[in-house]
Amino acid sequence: MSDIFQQLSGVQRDAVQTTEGPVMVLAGAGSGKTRVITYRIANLIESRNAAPHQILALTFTNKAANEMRQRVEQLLYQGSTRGLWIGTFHSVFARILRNYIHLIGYTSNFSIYDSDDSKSLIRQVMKDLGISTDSVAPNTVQSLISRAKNDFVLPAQFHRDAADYNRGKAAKVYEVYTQRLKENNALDFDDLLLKPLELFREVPAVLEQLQEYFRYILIDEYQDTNKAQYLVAKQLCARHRNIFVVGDDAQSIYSWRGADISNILNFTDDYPDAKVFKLLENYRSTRTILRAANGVISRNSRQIRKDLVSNKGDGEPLSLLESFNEKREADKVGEMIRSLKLSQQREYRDFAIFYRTNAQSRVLEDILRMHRIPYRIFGSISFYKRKEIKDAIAYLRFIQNDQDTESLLRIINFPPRKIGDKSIQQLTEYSRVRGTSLYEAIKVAESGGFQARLLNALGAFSDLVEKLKLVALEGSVYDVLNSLYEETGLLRLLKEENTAESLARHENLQELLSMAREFSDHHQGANGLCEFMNDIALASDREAAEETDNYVSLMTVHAAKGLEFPVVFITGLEERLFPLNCFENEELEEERRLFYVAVTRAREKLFLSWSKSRYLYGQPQACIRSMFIDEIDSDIIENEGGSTLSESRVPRQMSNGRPCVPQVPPGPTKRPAGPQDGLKKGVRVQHAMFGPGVVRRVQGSGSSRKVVITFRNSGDKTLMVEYANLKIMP
DNA sequence: AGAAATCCTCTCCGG
DNA sequence: GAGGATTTCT
Repeated sequence: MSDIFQQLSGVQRDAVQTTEGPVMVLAGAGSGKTRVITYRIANLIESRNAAPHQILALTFTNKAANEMRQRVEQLLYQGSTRGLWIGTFHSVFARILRNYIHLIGYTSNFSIYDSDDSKSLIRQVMKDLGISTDSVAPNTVQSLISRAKNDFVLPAQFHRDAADYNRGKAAKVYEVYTQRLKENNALDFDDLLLKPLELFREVPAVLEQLQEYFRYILIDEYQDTNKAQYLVAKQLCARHRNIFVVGDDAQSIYSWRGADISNILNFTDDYPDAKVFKLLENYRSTRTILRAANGVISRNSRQIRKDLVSNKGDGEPLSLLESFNEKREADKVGEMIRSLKLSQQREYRDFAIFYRTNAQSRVLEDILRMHRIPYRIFGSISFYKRKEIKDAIAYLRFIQNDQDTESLLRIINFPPRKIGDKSIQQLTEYSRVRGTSLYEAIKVAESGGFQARLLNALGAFSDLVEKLKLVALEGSVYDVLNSLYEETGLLRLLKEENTAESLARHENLQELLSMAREFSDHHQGANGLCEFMNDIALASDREAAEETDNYVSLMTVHAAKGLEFPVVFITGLEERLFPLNCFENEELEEERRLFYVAVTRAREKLFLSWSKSRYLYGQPQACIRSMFIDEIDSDIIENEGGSTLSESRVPRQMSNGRPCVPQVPPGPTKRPAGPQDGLKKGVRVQHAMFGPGVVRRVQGSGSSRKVVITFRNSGDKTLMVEYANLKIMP
């Protein structure tokens, strides 16, 4: 181990060796953050300061957790991390809750709802409360509730604070939604962070036990923690006070899910005796790439100023790719990968292609396939979000937890078994009257005076469920899933349908089965199904068995955090895409941090790519190139002709009739608020010809955005926002 | 009851 | 250009 320390810089070594007391490491991009965490864990284990199970390491992605565990094993020996608590906040606390949740009125076989499940439950609740989805969008309600949970605001408090119409409605929904979750014995993602706090408050003995148990706590990406995570960590470390956090304020990109930068900024207020280390030396990127990164991030006003220093050479300039449309863009990227592979003897694994939104991956995928370039998409439309997989999982969930009415509703008539909406309504009513779960009601439906035909169908269904429950009791996850397919005919039906789509679904179900088999081979134990469901609910991406590990990586910029690649393409660098529509300066600053993250992933070569037109919502849209491109010194960017931008400066592309600013003044760039930004239903406007009116609806976006307006004097008109030159009246 | 067709909205990032 | 809700057809 002492030899291993030789591989660390002085500051890194100090951070690793300061094992006792609170420590914060401010780690710039590429400064060896992961290295510090893994060495620290290895050191704690090796020096016998702590047994692996006394160490709790929290990350934000499963990928990061797996990687860290592997690296510690490499540093020490195979099996050295046995017992080590390492994982995402969500997965670690799901595990802990399985042990203790009975103390706060749930049972340990609780279901975990993903955001789609929770959205449909919210819809349901809104319906029951008679809140029209026209007056408040379920999405809005969902995000308000989620945000409240992340901020550790419970329904009663939320209700008191509800200041506007939306919040007032959301408060009601929040209350009933919470109740329904409990009736279903289910937790949503946010509950995985919230319930531990409730548990600690209501049963302090559990907290004390865990405080004693976890002697060392490490948290990665601390700048992305929200209030609930902050509180959990703070409480858990209160006994031993060995809390070690690593983060970088410049890479904070999750404020939309409640991440609070002040957690990292105020760390030393909570722990005045904390040791703080700063890692500013970058071991990853060329000096040119860092110059670009520093130049961009320095335009943000809210930040801890720090310039990263490279210990590498200048390297190549950045390259700008300009394309006619997104297909051509993908083509250029493909061609470039081809040519660099030949001219520089690169491997496919050296390349990564980033994009702002998942929707952009499709074109890239198609084109790479045409070019016969092997690729892998990370965290795309998850395997687990596919309909057939969700159906199978709903069955598994329900077998495990028959209070889970959401799952029950999903499977009760799938595959079709003659239990239609009407019947379900009646049964629901029946269960309400009896004060039982829906499934209880189904089991005693004989005494409910239902039609014989329905009773038959219900009997067959509950027989099926009970049979599968028995299998679950005795057998492995694999056995359960196997008999599930067998008994329901899920696989058979898809095969018989024999369309390309149904066969693909068939294959997905087979894939799930082989995952279950693999899981069953490794986990022999009574709680197999629970653990399998845990893994599945919290996995963002499936770890597919790879035939080869030599492929181009495709992912969103968010997914790229923490990773690095020799050659990086950032695509879709257009206004309103990257940066995405943002109306406030704070949002723009977050987009800029996101861009900073993207830039700093590159080790040797960075391509910036934008397209003059792109399909959005099914229609081609003219695009303006991203302001971020202009925030980089033009003399380190080369265009396709080989000259730098500063040499070949020509008036910028005009599109949308909006002239582009050729050179951006230094200092924070402000986004001009478009004249059409405040347009929405109910807003009063003034038109040069038609006079005053009220917006009825807004449709489309970008340059095809239209509004329907009722004018006082001329009635309803549909106008193109772009040309209408509307004035918004107060 | 259930499949098929149609209309509609909403459109980011993820555990 | 997908998913949900709603309507229409068998």
